[in-house]
Amino acid sequence: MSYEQLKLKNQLCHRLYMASNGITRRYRPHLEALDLTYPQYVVMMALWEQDNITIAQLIELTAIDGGAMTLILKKMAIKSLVQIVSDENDKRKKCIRLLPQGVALEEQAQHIPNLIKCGFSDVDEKEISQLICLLDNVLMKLEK
Amino acid sequence: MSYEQLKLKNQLCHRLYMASNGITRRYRPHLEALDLTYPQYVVMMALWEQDNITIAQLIELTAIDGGAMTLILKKMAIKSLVQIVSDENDKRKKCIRLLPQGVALEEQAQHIPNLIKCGFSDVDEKEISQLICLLDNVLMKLEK
DNA sequence: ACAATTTAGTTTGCATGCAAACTAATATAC
DNA sequence: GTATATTAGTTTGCATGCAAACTAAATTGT
Repeated sequence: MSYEQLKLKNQLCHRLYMASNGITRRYRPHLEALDLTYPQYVVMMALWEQDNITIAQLIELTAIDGGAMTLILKKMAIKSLVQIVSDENDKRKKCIRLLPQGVALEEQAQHIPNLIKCGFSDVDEKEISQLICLLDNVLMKLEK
Repeated sequence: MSYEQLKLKNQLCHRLYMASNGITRRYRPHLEALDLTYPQYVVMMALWEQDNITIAQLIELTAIDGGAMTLILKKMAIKSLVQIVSDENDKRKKCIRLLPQGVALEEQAQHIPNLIKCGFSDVDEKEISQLICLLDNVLMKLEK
């Protein structure tokens, strides 16, 4: 029968799947140089922007799964990038704080976004903005 | 320091990550009803479009990792959705053929795309086309 | 105050995504 | 023709993504 709506070329989801994996693949060599996995890099970006926040806040900001987050933070703590501190007022909560090495890493990471863009030299900056805008639109609906 | 280019809100990759995971999440309940995982669904879509193709072709069409593909196909074979047939001419190759149950599943799957769209009722159809177009543009650069 | 509920994280089990090493079979080079 | 290189899949080890069950601690309701 071959329904038109089931063809791969008509699936937004499949494009997102390929684009997401594809871009992450692009980051990998650069992140490897910093000894970071992609999710770890996302956590670091969140912390560079706002340090000393709870795990719940980190999950909210990064959209990384809670179960995965526990392991990710453990590994980052082992590498002395962050420190996991129990909250004295609310003992359920744990705050994540950048350690000196984690702070210092931002200096090295600052060039990564530009390195990625270089691989897209012929993709218009305007198209990227447009793409981001449309994705934000989709993301809003998804949150519901 | 907090470099502007490292802020999460400026990362296309993070939006793609969230959008891809978010949409897949939306599919999950519908796919569960068909006893399919998301990658299995993608493989089925590829096969409904073109049956009896090699694993390499399937990997090309779906962009699913080869290592994962082996396992995915094994599970699909156990469920009697497909049959894995060695090529007589080139014994390295294996062809994947839909079995009756796999063929029949298309009938039930045909409604899924529409069910997903219903969750996005207020996202303009035109915006989706635009998004797809921009993503294809990015995907082309990524292939290089 | 005390039970029931909610919240914050962790753990578990399963299914990928990915790189790298490996096997088997075919194609090339000389 | 035989050694070398390439191709098609598989296997392995590690790092998530995800749902569900679980623990501990704080909050609510009465």
